[in-house]
This record gives sequence, structure tokens and C-alpha cells, in this order.
Amino acid sequence: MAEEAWRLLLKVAMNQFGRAAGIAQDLGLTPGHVKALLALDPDQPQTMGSLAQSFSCDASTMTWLVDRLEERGLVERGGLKGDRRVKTVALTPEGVRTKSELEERLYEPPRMMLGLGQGELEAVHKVLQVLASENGQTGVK
Amino acid sequence: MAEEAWRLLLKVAMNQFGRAAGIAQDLGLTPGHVKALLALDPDQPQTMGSLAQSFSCDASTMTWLVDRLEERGLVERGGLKGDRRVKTVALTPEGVRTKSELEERLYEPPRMMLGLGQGELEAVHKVLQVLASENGQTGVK
DNA sequence: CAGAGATAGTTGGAGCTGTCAAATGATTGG
DNA sequence: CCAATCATTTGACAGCTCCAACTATCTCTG
Repeated sequence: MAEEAWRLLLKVAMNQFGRAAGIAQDLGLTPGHVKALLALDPDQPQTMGSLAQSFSCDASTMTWLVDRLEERGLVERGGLKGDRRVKTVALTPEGVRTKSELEERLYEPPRMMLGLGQGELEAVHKVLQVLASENGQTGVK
Repeated sequence: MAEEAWRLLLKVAMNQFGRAAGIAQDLGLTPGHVKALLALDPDQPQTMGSLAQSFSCDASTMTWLVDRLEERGLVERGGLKGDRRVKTVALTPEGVRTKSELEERLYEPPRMMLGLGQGELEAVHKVLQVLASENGQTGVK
């Protein structure tokens, strides 16, 4: 039973991944752009290094990605006072706008979800909370 | 409440996507390979055309992908009796083995899931069934 | 304090995956 | 025979990724 529910969840996950790709395309964003926008907090610039680390990618890859974002006016580089080696990356006003629009569309719940009862929602919510707190580890054996 | 549950679900979905990518890499498979393996039924060869259609990609893209799969010995092309223009794509024994291994690891439920009660599982299952039947459409306006 | 070494980021070069468009070959069916 | 259909080849390009070399800056040590 757990297995069956899990497969369903993966199926939903895959569907949603496809949908997300469509939304990104609508907004003229590549997967890389999306990943970056979601990772950047409007109120809290990050450094190139911390971004590269959280993306588990090479530093030069991050340079490349931020270049692309900067070309589109979504982010801008800044300096960090106290250490002139490090550069910060912050969302521009347009970046903030784009991120909002992206999230708004991404997080819009599906129609079917609105027809669910309170009890069902709570049960699902609880289970998902448990699952979300786990980092992709699997069970048995 | 529906919105919150939905965000959680997306989060879980994203985590799982990352996990799936890791599994694929372990097995030396690219995302394209995975997509193809999951789409191919051991007992039912498909034609190039039908595959391209279900992947929503160009026919030449499918040729390219099947070339890669064939190089790895995961699939083989065959002819269709009655129409020598069309070619079928079928999993090789190694393809079947690889697909099994992939699915086994992909569908292994997370630890946390095994600690859930029967009632919770049923509630989640029901909701997921509803969500899985919907094709990525969203609700309100 | 000077110089050595560490650190942050960039540049340049390369490679792989995935994608399409256009031209081509093979086969079919009217 | 002619037009339509299925698949492949070829050529191009975007997205992402790494590695190695380089620049600027900081920090530690003698």
C-alpha cells in the first residue's frame, strides 16, 4: 500500500515537472534560470560561492549562469564590503517581478485539489510534511 | 490550506526529482535514457513515430535518442511486417534488466512512509489518485 | 612588514545532451 | 507513376557542465 501511494506520488511529481517546464518556457526562462530565481531571496543577496555550493556545481558554472541572468536583467552583481574578492548576487526589481510571477503560477493548486474536504487535506498535509522533511532517502533494507 | 499542501507536494516532487537524477547517474543513464526506458514496455515494441509523438519531439530527435540507447545495448530496432518503412524499438534483455533495476530503486518508498498508519495511507492514496488523474491543469483562473 | 600561500571569482577551451530544420532515401498506396 | 508517409542523415545551435589557467585579494607567518 505504501508502495502504491508512493508510485502515485512520483507520477504526480513527474506531471508537475512537465507543467513547470511549460510555465518556464512561457516566461522565456531556462531550467537554470528557474532554479536560480527560486534560490535567490529578494532581501538577502548571496555570494557566488554560496550559490555554487548550494547548486553543487563548479564555480565557473555559476559564473556562467549568473552571466546569463545578468544579461536578462534578472540579477546584478555587487561587492561585499570587507572582502573585495567576493561578489554578491541580488535580484533586480525585474528579477523580483519575474520570480513572483513564476511562483504564482507554479504554486497555483490544481483544480482537483480545491474539491477536497478539510479532513482529506489535513491528512495529506501531514503526510507530505513528513515526506518533505526527509531528504530523498529511501526505506527498506 | 490547499495551497500549503500543494507547495509541500511540489517540494517533495523536486526532492524526488533530484534523487531520481542521482539514481540515473549511478546506473550510467542520462535523463533521456530514463525517459525512454520508462516508456518502453518489454512486451510491446513501439514504433519510432509513436515514441516521438508520446515524447512530443521531432522524429529526428527520436532517431538520435534511439541511436544512443542502441549503442548501449538497451534497445534494438526491428522491422514491422506489413510495412517496411516503419521500425520498431524493443528493449533488449539488458534493457529489461536495466529498466527493472531503475524502477526498483525509483519506486522504493521512503523510510518515513513505512511508519504511516493505514488510515493515513488510504487518505493520501485517495487524494493522489485524484491528482494523478489530472493532467497538470491548475485551478482557479 | 614582506612574501608565500590560500581563497573568490573569471576566462577560455572543450565536451555531452538534447533540440530542431532541411534534405534524402525507402516504401507504400492510390 | 505520383504523392504521401516513415525514418534517417546532416548541420546547426542552446544549455549546461567541467577543468585548467589566470587575476585580484586576503591572511598568515617569519
